[in-house]
Amino acid sequence: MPIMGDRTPGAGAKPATIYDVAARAGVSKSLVSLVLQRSPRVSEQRRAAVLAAIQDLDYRPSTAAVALAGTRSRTVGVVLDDFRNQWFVDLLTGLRESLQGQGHRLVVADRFLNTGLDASPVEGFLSMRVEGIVIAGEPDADVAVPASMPLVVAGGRATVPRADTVANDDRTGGAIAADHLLGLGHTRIGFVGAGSAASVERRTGLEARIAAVAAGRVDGSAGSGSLAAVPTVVASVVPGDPTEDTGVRALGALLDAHPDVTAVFAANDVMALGAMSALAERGLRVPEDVSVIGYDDTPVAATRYVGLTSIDDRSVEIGRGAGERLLARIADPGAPAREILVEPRLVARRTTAPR
Amino acid sequence: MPIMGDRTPGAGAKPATIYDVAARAGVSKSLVSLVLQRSPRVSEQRRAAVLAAIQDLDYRPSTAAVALAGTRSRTVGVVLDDFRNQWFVDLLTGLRESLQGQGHRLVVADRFLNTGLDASPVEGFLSMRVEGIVIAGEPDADVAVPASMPLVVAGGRATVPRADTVANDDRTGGAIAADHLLGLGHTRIGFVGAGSAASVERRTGLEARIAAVAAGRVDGSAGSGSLAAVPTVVASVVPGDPTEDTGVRALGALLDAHPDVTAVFAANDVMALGAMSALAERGLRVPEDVSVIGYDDTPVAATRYVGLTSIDDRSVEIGRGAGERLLARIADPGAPAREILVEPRLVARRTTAPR
DNA sequence: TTGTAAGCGTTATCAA
DNA sequence: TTGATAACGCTTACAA
Repeated sequence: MPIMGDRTPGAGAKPATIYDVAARAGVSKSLVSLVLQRSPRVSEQRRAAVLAAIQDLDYRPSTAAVALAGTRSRTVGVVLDDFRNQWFVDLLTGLRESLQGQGHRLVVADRFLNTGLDASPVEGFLSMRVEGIVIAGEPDADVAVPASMPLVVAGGRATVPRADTVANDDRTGGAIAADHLLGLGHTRIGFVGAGSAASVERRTGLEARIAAVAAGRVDGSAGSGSLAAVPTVVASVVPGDPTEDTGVRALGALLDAHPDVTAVFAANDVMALGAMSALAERGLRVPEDVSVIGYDDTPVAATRYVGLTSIDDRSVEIGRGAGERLLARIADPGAPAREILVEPRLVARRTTAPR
Repeated sequence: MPIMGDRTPGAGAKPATIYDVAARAGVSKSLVSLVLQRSPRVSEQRRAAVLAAIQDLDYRPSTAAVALAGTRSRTVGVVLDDFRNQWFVDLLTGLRESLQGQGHRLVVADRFLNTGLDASPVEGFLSMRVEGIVIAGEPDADVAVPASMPLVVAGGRATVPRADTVANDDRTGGAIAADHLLGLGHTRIGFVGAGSAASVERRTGLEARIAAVAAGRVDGSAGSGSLAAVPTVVASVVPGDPTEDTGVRALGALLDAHPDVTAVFAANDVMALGAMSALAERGLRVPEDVSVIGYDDTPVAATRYVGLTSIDDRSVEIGRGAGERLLARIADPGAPAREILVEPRLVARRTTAPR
């Protein structure tokens, strides 16, 4: 039975306290506390005795007592919009890199984790006396974060002036998609999107880039040769959330109006998946007949089975940046809010091919 | 600026304490505590005064102080193997249903959430004085949970005798897959699996069922007609983790040895994805040439683009059951450990078709 | 280097 | 129904 290291003296007994340790080691509790904090001004002899006592008693400091007695909580709260959105995994990785290294504890909660006990995850964090809060994604309209609480919005737009923001540069991402498709020789390009702010930005980036190339201001052929025709974009945007179904509908509308598009840029990966379903249902092959590129570089896109070309929004970087901003904010609460954009990058896979 | 409900008196000031509330309401702090605990023996007048003071001061009880002074923590810890395994989302839903309703707080951590600060998530939970621990998935061999701590393993096999277990009935799942494929008229059935315990169980269930039908002990044709031939299974198991790549390799080996299989049961959805890639690469269509069924009913399977027929392991149920077992355990620490199996169910989609 | 003692913000136990 | 007052387990001056 591997997981059961049963060193607990009396099973069912109360956990040992710092008093127990002090008594067993024959020292005062302050000395134990110093050892716990790795203070250098403790004699080796005493330290060894304390450590031994800790071992023997299977002692573990009570986080509640530490938090209550200490001056700082060294804890930051992370509010996730929804555990189902996998991008938070990478975001957390980045947050850990920047925060845990500095001795900060991360507490994560999604919108429903402890409803009923706390009114909202933010309420819970405030009760825990966190030193800062990271909101991942678009912040809920109704969560109230006190002005004095250091706050950064990661991966969403700042609806709060005083909050720092670290987000993907959606417009640049759109331009990157444009360059990729133009570089492959496509000149009749479609966009399928929904009503989200990110979708709008990404479309804008795509269109601006293609317009620039069309106007001859930029070389659109990725450095070699020239395009067969002046490139054009047609957009199909349907209202609602950017879901797979939305992608199906948007692509249907696109193809009905413009059957001649040879490449499609979807506002995100799930919409791209929807677009690919719709294409398959119409008997069109990807990428032979139509190239498809998504956005976010989600795990599904990376599967061998799907192999979707996508724009990586670099969530790890966003997380790392958000952590760094938060630390800066905690150190200097008066600093002006900053908005940081992280450069996305192309991940080419099987769904895009030369025209 | 919607998220910023700035009622905090002095931005940057220390949070209000129970003393502040008592002073403002003109009562003792004990009375405030009683109001907080919704005690019925408080006069309406005082209660109103206290509530008003709480509002005015934006007071929130310190969880650290509550935990330290109180007798119970009312908190349970959930150890996730990896945030990338999406099945935890449903598991959490079930856990919330059974635990939060009973006033318990959920704290989740994956293996790396606070490494460096705590040695392991379990260590962290012990420091928090949680009342119980849920381990999601196969427990790590090296995490030590004291024998006195109520513990349930959800969705994995119990490596600890004293731990309760709530898991999917993999063997029945295999039988369900068999019935589905037989019912569609398939008689040459392949299995692709890896070295995991679940894979073994699922294969066993499949083979046992098909053997029973072949022996005439059971009607395998889903109630109508009879099979064209005596059904047979061939298995292709490759060592290692059940990943997409493993699925590719296993299917390759399967088809090399038995090109005539018309249906494949994969040990899980990602392996099924790998199998489908491999089939596509060999020019075989799904489901026209070969039917494919997976296991776990992951979000990818449910996408319209993939549309994978799968066995739903019913994670929500597992989570609910795990929560209930844990509560029972907390209430009666001496109760014998139980192992509960949750019945899986078929989710038919586009990747399986009649022979 | 080590010990003493005063908090930290609650709950809990008594009296009143 | 209310109010003192003692825990709760730790950190942190301040002394020694």
